[in-house]
Amino acid sequence: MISNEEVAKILRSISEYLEMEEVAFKPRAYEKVADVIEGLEEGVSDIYKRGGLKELEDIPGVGISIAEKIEELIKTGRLKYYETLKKKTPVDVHALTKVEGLGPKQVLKLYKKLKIKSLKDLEKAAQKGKIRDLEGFGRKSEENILKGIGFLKRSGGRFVLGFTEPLIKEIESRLRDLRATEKVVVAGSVRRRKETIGDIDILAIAKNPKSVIDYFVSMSGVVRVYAKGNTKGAVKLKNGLDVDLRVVQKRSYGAALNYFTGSKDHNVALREIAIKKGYKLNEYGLFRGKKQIAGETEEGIYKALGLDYIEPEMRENLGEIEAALRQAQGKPGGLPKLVGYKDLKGDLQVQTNWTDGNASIEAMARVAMDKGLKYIAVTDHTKRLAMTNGLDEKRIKRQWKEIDAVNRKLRGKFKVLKSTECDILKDGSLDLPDKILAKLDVVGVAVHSHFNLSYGEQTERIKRAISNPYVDILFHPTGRIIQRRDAYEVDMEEIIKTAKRTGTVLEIDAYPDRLDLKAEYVRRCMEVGVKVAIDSDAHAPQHFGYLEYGIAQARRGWASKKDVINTRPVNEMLSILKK
DNA sequence: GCCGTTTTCGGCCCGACTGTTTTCAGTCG
Repeated sequence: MISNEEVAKILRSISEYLEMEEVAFKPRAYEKVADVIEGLEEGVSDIYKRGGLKELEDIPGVGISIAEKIEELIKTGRLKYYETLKKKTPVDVHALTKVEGLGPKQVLKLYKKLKIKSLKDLEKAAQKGKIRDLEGFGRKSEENILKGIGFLKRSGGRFVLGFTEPLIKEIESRLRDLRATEKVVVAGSVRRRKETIGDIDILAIAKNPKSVIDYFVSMSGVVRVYAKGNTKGAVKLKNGLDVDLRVVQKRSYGAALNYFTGSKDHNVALREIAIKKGYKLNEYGLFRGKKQIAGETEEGIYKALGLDYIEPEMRENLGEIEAALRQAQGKPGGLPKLVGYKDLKGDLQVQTNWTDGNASIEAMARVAMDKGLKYIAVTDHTKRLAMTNGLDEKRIKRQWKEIDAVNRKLRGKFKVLKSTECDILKDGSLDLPDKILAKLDVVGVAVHSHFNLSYGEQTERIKRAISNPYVDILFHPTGRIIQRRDAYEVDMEEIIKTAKRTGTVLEIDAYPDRLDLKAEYVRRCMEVGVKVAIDSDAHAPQHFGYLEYGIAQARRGWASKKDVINTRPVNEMLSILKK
């Protein structure tokens, strides 16, 4: 069965091939559908099963032609049209355009002049200095290509958690559905809710371990079996992800879970404490001599070591063990009570079809309401971001009328707040005048241009923006995009201090490849006393699900409920913003 | 190739930046 991810990848490649050939408009059509399909919660195969071509055509952006192509992919796993395009220009566009700054047109030029087909070819050519002399390229572009490849390599082999989790959950539930398994849980960096994961570690309790391992190594999607034993299996999936499965006995479950959750540093520190107490800790339990004194549960192990229980998100040996010790001893400086996965009452960054979102204000509000939220802030882009059809003064005023109408319709059961993702201009001034900002319920600001300012200039620019008395929240404060773009040069310590002084809230953008602020900055905010907001940055209804990753990030930064402004009811939340 | 409270044809957001040029193509968002 073909996954949405695979379908999206093929459609995106088609878009890139067509763009190479300078076909008009079609590339956008394919790209759009690729985006939509990636974001779908239901598999295209299931949609097709339910209602055939008709049902596929109901996917936004899909017409008869693309529906038929998806049908062909579902039925045969292949697509003739795609293969024809590939034959015509046999280059790995998908991989090559992942290099920042390289698009389809340049890829075509590189193929025509230098026969570059793959990332490897590209790297070789750049290293040999062959690219700088090509027409349209230069020394600088060659440098950037090498930098881009280096970046891809550094992030290579790791997967963004939020984008990989549907697959992880599917494997988990397949194993859970086996009659032989009593318990199945994903450990490792997935359980610690890291931003990216290198592999998946799954732990199971089962009566008949062998049968579980047998199933595991032969399930669909496995392209390679590294190991297959009585209690352990290890495989590679076709998307490149490695998965390990360990089957353990019930009495060792807690110890195994602790051991396989990590982090390694955290485990080493725990084992040292065990040794000092005359114990031994391994994946089978906590032992005094040969006698197991804990191991069935994680809680039992921490307790026996004289520690308070430590949440997985904190297990990085960054002070949590010392804090857990103080906590257990009733001393100050203990563990924070982390914000919970069900604590959010609102979402303060939501885009709608007024700009680059794909759903109406009302549609977004209703989905948020279904997810259990009580309010959202509509934060469409401003005019400087022309590509998104950003709002100017006139259009934002028109938007307010629609928001008022939606609020009337929702009759107080849910509140839509008037807000903005106002562009921070190069000099730190804002893309909307103060008199407009003054009328908004919440004002969010963000950097979307001039990423390359010097450290000093960028810092001053953002400081100026958040010093505006109407600005409440700084969205995605460092601008990094995981595996694609580094944060811009900015003195975050200075920004955090300015936020403290001005009462500005810093955002944790929950979009899976943003997660901006990083956990270390969240923690710094907690130390300084700066409040944060956890926002989905939703551009489509299904994106509200991403809030979970923002909460995880907050937890990794030791944030508790009171530190996150949108855990509060709407009026209380508004009352702690700048006046 | 898709889409439609200016519908079934004729549009299809658009400005800034970069690096290459010497007026612009390609990329990004």
